[in-house]
Amino acid sequence: MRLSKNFVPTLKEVPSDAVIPSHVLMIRAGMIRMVSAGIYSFLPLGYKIVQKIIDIIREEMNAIGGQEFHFPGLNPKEIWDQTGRVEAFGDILFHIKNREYVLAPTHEEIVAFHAKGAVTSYKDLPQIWYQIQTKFRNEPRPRSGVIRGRQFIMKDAYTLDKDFEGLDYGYSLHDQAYRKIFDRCGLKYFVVGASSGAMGGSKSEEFMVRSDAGEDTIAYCENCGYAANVEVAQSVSQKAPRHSESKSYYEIPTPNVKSIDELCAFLKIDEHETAKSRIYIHDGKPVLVLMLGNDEVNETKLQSMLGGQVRPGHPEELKEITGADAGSIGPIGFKHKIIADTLLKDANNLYSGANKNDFHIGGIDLKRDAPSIEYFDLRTVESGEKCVNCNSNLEVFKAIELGHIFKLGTKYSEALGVNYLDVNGKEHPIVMGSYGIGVERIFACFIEQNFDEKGIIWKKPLAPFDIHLIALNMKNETIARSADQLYYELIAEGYEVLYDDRLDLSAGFKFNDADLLGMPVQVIVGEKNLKDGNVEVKTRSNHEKQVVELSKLNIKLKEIL
RNA sequence: CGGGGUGUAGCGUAGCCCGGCUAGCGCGCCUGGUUUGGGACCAGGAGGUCGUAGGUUCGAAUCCUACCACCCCGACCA
Repeated sequence: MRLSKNFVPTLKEVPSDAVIPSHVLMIRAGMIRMVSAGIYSFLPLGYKIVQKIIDIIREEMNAIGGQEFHFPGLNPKEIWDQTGRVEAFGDILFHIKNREYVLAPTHEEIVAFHAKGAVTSYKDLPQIWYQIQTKFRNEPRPRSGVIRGRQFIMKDAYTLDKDFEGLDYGYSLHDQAYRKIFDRCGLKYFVVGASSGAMGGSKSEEFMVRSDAGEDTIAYCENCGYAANVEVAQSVSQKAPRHSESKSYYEIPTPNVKSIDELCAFLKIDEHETAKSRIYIHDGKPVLVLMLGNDEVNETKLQSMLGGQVRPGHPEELKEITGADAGSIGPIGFKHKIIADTLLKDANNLYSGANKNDFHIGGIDLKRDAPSIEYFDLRTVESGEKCVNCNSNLEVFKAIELGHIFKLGTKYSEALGVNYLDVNGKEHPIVMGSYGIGVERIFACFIEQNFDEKGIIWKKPLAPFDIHLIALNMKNETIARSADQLYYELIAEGYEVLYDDRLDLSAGFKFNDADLLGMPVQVIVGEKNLKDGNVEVKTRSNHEKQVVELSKLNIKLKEIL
């Protein structure tokens, strides 16, 4: 592809709206342009990368027996009503104004629609159906460029099986395929066991890439590979001690002491001797949640433990319920339900709020003073705590979700009546799994992991071109002729070549563009080397430059690529 | 939806507080010439409803009101 004739609008300056490196570089390299918030066009160079990613995904999906479909983006609303997902998606689902259609954010309904009445015998099963298409979600806040958009390309696959054993197998096929896909794309990723949530017993795994731009927070053990979303992650942490002698409790004046840190400083005690109180409202009733020291309440854990709706109490409510403001609340004299984190189990000689502003209570024995208290794992894991599997240090960081594989079960087949007949002529709902990959996220994550101050550093699998051929002075006829010839020869050798044949640009300009676009190898044709029959070969990843005889160029390229 | 911020030429921005603008600068673009191994130089040139609407004023990019768009933080995230 000749740069002189193709649309690759590179930018020297950093676009003001872009924040994360991949977003900045995708715009600067002329790969994407924003049309509206969360809505992007892929320019030719960027679309070439999208195609490469899709090709890899398609190959691996076909390799496990996947059959590619093309589903409509426009869906009748009715079918979404039947599964109750118009309500479940809420504002995330785009609605068409002048007809009863919605824009599909995913395609379980359509898959079930096609399976219904058509996949009717156990002999028809299993099936793996997939598509690689645009999805629509009315994200309240699109961000990070192409990573969270209102319109995005997703590969989603669905397995149809006669039973859960079949589902297990289909799931494991996808697990393997996903690892191959992300490996081939050259990504550093890890796999997180996600919560089974409301699906109960079903398994779900997320493929994640570590990134500050991520929207999930992950606890990860480098030693044994334990990885979990902090919403469900567990750790080994020091318990509050139970002393042999239990003091009786007593009130302490603590003027202006609000936080645990202030309390510890004021009383010269350790935070392991304190219990922090948080008030939550659960189904309209107050619940006191006691945490050890400065531990944070994990609201996801709390919610799944209590069930129903949970929210933190408002400041006015706290006063009304406890008689004190936040910072002086505690278990002694609290009249409603109390639950506590397991680290506090049976602890004594504790300090906590007195439910009276500017007072705390010491000498609390939870076993004695709050006997009806129940204990649960309610804390949020923090960096440096110990892994529950191997006792190594856990690290907590942000990550981007690239893919998710999920055992759906019979939720959709039951809702839509998608049944098959078994050997005995008995009817059963088809068992489904669903498996997604964000195509743009692979694109963006690769860049997040492979760039330097000059630009992107592609590796061969996703690189839009293998070679960036640079002719330094196209007005010099010898150079122009040699570079043209080289261009055709390299293509004939089977390389994908981006050819900078622009007439007026200075050498530095071309070099910088080449570094920005980031093809794995640059071949530079300039007067200096060409007069001796040489060209320069630069490897983008390590900036290594070598002068190579034209006759030996092909051998050199094979070495690098 | 809450908090903060920004909107001026294709991109990046100055001017806004304290009204006087015929709106400045850099990059890019066009023409001619010189240049060609790390974002060249000279000369000439095109390009703006100053986000939109309304208001205040002799006069508005500048002050006021509403709306819209975009960014960041938070909430939300199947």
